[in-house]
Amino acid sequence: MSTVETADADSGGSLHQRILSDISEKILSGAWAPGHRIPFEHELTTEYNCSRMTVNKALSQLAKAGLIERRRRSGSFVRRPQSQAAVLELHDIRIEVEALGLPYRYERLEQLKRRSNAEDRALLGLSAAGSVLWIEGLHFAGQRPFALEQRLINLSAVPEAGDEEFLEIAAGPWLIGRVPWSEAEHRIRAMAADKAIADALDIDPGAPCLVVERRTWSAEHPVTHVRFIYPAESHTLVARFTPSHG
Amino acid sequence: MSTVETADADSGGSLHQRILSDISEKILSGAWAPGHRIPFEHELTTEYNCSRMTVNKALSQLAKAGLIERRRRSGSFVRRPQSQAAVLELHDIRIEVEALGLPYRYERLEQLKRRSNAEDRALLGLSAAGSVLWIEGLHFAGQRPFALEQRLINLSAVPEAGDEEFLEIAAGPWLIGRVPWSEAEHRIRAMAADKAIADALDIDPGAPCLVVERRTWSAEHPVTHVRFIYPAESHTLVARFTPSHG
DNA sequence: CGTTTCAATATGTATATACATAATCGCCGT
DNA sequence: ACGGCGATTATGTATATACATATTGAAACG
Repeated sequence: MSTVETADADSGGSLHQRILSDISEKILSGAWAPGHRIPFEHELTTEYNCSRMTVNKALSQLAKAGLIERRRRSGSFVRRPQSQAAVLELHDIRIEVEALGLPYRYERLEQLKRRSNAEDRALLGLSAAGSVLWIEGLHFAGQRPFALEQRLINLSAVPEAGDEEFLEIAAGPWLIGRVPWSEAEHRIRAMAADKAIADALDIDPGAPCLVVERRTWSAEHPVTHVRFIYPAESHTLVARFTPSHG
Repeated sequence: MSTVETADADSGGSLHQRILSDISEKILSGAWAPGHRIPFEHELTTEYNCSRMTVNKALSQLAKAGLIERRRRSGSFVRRPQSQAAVLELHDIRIEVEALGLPYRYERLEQLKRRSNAEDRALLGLSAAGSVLWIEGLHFAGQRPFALEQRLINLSAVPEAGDEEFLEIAAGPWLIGRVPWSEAEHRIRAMAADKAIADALDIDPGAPCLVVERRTWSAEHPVTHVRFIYPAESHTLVARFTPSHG
């Protein structure tokens, strides 16, 4: 009955991708509740008019992603969802520094408007080329470098930024209030300082650093990618959570 | 001529699983640095004496896990570390490891019941003395240490934990489900590995590590303090969120 | 000299097929 | 009724094969 030509979400072009997305749509929308047995491979085979390997690839991925559970001889079943989201609060660096009782200062090191290259697009999550603004600057706590900031701004999303000179105020505070962000993603990792970073932060090359990268979107449009590099001694991130409902 | 019969790690029985785990071992150990081109599919085909589909399955999974990047006509390359480590949620290391497609294992190193000293009380946020349980253990991804765990449990809050032997399951999963946590706090920082940590994680002393500390409360009572130490190469925390949590 | 075209190449996807493995159902004998 | 055992079934893994697609490098061309 339910043939497939009408499928709306073509999320990757490939057939197994579409099978996967069709099924996860059913699960995430609640149409197929936890415990529901999804069609057997051979049924999907005839429904999508494809080979079992193709169906198997989709179902295997769903199983690995934890959306379904597969049992030999019995079939595949929708699993109970079990993720626990949490909120991470990251402070503005000025506030962090001032909370330490130290005078805050920002100093721009470099600023450059250019056409986005492949790496820029990867960082921002852009598919097409366009103008970007690259800024590097240093946050000081007293006399001491507190964090190095490397920022990329998508000028297609925020053209006004192209006319600004971020000499003594960082682009972060400027962006907030001008561009309402709808989503953000943080990546946090440790890294050994290379020579350039060590020089900027006045630490030894090879010393451990905390790296926080943040990507921000405003209504699906990538706005900015920023990387903060902290000397390990100077920084600890604090994130507070309260549990969410299961 | 490097045939495979000598391979040590038989991680899942299936061939593509072993290929996957062999390669990720090379990457996580640093033997194949970021940017390194891994063998072509047809080369692995002859090395493992199997079909291209089998190799392809392993490499596709590695690509989906984010360990490698595949480029048509050019080959497959080790990506900069960003072990697609789920969302910064309840920090279950088993899930992180399995998301990489690697077999997970936990091994207890040390366990000790004692009366809390001043440092214990500071870590847990206790005002009065009492019994605590100290546990140190290692989380493995395949053959490789993935994270070192140092945990302190407040036995006044969770007396049953005193009768447990956390030999092959970490205390984290055990605590969840037994003790409903009401609040948690994370501290994230970078650190250079000292000798003991370097030994445990099989990395060089002084190498940068990511340290995630988590304190958990249940109805105002401190429950546990845990410290996870990751080699920098193997880990990136990812936290994603939206501003107004409807 | 720059541009266009084309063939080579590695990956991406899909096929039909085969056999292994685990779990279940139902038959059977005691 | 009961327990065991084989047949059935769905998934798990692997194969050889085929063609699509993206990208590179080099040859051909204006």
